[in-house]
Amino acid sequence: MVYDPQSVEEKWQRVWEERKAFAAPGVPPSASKKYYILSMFPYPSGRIHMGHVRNYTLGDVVARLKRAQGHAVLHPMGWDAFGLPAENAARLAGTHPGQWTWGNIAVMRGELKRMGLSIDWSREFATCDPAYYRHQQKLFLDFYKKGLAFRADAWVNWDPVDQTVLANEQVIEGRGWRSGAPVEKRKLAQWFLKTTAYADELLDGLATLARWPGKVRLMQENWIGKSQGAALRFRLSAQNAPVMSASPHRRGPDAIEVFTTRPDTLFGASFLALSPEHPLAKEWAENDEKLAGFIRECAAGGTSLAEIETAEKRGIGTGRTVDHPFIPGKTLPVYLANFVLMEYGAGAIFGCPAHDARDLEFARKYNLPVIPVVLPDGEDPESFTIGDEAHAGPGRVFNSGFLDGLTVDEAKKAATRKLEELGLGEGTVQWRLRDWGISRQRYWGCPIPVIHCEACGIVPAPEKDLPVTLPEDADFTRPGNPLETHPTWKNVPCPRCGRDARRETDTCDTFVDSSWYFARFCSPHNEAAPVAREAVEAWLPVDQYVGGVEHAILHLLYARFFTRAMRDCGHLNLAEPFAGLFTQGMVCHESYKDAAGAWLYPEEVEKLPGGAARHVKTGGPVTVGRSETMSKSKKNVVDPGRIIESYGADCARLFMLSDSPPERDLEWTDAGVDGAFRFLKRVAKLAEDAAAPQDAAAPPPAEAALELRRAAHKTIAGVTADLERFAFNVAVARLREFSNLIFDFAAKHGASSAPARDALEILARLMQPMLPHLAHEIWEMLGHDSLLLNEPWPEADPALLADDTLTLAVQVNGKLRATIRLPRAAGRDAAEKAALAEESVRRALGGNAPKKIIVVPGKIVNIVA
RNA sequence: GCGGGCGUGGCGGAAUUGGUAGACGCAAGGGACUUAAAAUCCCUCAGGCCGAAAGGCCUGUGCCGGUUCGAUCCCGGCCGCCCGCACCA
Repeated sequence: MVYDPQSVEEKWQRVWEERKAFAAPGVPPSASKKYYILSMFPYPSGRIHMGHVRNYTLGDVVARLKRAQGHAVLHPMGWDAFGLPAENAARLAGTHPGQWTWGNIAVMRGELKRMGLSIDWSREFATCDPAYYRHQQKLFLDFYKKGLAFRADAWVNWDPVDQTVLANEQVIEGRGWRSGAPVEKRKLAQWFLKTTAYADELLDGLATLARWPGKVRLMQENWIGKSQGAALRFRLSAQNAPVMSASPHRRGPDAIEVFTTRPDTLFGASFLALSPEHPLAKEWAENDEKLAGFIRECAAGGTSLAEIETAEKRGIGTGRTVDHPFIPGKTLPVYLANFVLMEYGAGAIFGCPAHDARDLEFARKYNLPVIPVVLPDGEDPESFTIGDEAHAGPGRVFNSGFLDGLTVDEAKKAATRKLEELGLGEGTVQWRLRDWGISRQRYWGCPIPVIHCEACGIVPAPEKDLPVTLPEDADFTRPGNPLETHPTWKNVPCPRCGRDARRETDTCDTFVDSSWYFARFCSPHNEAAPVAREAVEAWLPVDQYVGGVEHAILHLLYARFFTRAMRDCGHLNLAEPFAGLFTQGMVCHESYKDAAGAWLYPEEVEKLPGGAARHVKTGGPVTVGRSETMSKSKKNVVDPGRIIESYGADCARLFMLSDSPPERDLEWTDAGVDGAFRFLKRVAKLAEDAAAPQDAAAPPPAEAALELRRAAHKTIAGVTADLERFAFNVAVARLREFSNLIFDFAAKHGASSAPARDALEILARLMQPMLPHLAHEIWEMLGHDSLLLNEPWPEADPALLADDTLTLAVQVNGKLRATIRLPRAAGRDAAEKAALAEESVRRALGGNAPKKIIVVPGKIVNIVA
């Protein structure tokens, strides 16, 4: 028989489907034995790519393992179906985004099914379906009632050609990624979700996520960015009064607020700096052409990475001074400075050049005093000076009046206390985290269900009117938001007063859609509410979530926020949606360019011996580039569909799991695929031989049979542990090692002998999560009627895990000199004796008596000479 | 700049976390079968040295040092690569 993956795989996929083998119960029978495994659902972009194959293979291995281990498993799949590409496609092809999206879903569903995933397809949904987004609108209204959704003016990236707001990621070097037009900053009324309401909880919750990668927790921690410090007010000095404002009718504030994390360094302050966007800066500039000019220059400065990195610290004196809060009579000059951000803290800082690198750079440039006030350990207060580097580290405070002698931490507290006594400030916390702007001026998204009425203001859409659906007859040929330009859609009567009003034409950011889909999967067809309480409480949290690291912050933070917001609106009762998280690496491939520098697909390239390559048709030279993440733009992609067609799903899955640890990048190579296929063929051939009628040969020797049995049970223990710790590459290696033993045994004693068949049966069970089709086929060939995936996971027999005879290493002074075989029961004395009896050991000792002998039972004997 | 991670054969990577470094695979080389090729099977495969062979010796987990009977693993200092954040006060 030739191994024919197509027929084998189709056969078993049909059987699984007919028997509804993967349907999860509405509520798991036992809370302790439930397992919710989720891979991040795909955006239906057209066809599946290798990243999907890897992601879903990893998830499926876990799902199948947990099922075999007796859990009620929930393993669903759906579609993150809203998004700009659908709209762009509609614009280009003259179709409707929905048509494009649903078409893609149909294709990709077929491709995923062809992978043989153990998914409960009865729970499938797409976020663009009104049956889904009506519940999202309900959640939005609940959030709005709670004050967790609100509308406010905000600065946004505005693409003047596409007439839409762009996310930060869609602005490349200051230009819209699609139109190429320079992006404008615009202040627009936008909808926000109040993520900052949970800043503390989102931060503290990270500590409970023991089964998340430390890296992701750290990234979120940094993103939330909690800073403990003080808000303090610097009074404008009295002598400023005459110049404060030329207009007698307007008086500015009499103090400038500043946020600092270092109140301990206040005695080292030598200037104040305001952001050029600070309201005071604007006010002062009204009568000061120099200030106005500086502000204009700063505003014109680019915001691209390179520009910020190389931007010189620049500032301009305002002519004003403020009083030092602790030093009577001392004043500090006030500057505008280009490095002070309006978006963070109070938009103003006090500069302490001795202990902050940026302040030092600024002070050196404008000849401001550098006063050290923190003395590093071991430095002499008389001679300590600041050179090119500020001292941001720890030490004792000096030159600082009442703070002298305190440590940095003590001084922070003492200084804050003093500010509070003086009424000049208080301890506060600053967050880097901002509220989440969810408004998008796009058609293909979930409509935000509110109505604007001139008389009543913002009026939520009545719940009985949900869903607020998208109009089918939108015009995509015009620029701008099709909802805005639609002739009638937005015109509705005000639900409150009945007068003419208009619908909100913004739709939700697609990250909103994916912020609660995992909860919807628990009761995907529930009509009364977004989630059925009984189902979410039984299934959530997700026990294992699998996806790419690129979502480490945005999606995973939003989902954590959403879960808390849903909790506080009474939809569920937990804070953390994902108990375990696994972030997989990317799939990479070499990239190729022809002589003209154009990218080439791998199938257009023929590799020549010695590393060179040429064009498969023209024969022209091809430059082989380094291996990098597969991407359409570089054409270094391999279509999973074609691989599955020629090698089968098991082969694609095996390749995905072999060699590279799943958290690391994986390089796709043709040779690797061939290697995986070779293994499958060998195992299939072995199964065929094993299933052949028993010949009359002599039964295998009992000793060899026992050895094979021991190997089988060691493999059970090893593979189980490997799978549970996501070391899938090691599990594969172990299965190959074990199968090599079976091949050897079969060659010597017959493949259809009882020990060989027993071993093969264990191999099939252990293979099942990774190579489900072939495993089922083998199981059937060995004469079983049952479905392998319903069989319990094998248990290792402890009695078979330990050998009777062990091999110990013998070292002399830590160097390996011999190995000895001893009965497991042998004691220290026996081990020492046997070690010293070794010829090579005697030689290494060179006649000297050993000084000391260390015996680690079962492992090693080290003789110190 | 700040934070985090990682350096093991020609390559991907193992090593039950202080106890025989290089499992398993890829590539490569040699051989068998074949008219030939493919497929398949067998052997070699960290480097160096000695030996006809059996075998033996030395070096080796980025570099330097330390702790230890023993270090890929722990500690200190360098070097290199990758990722995240980035004028966050």
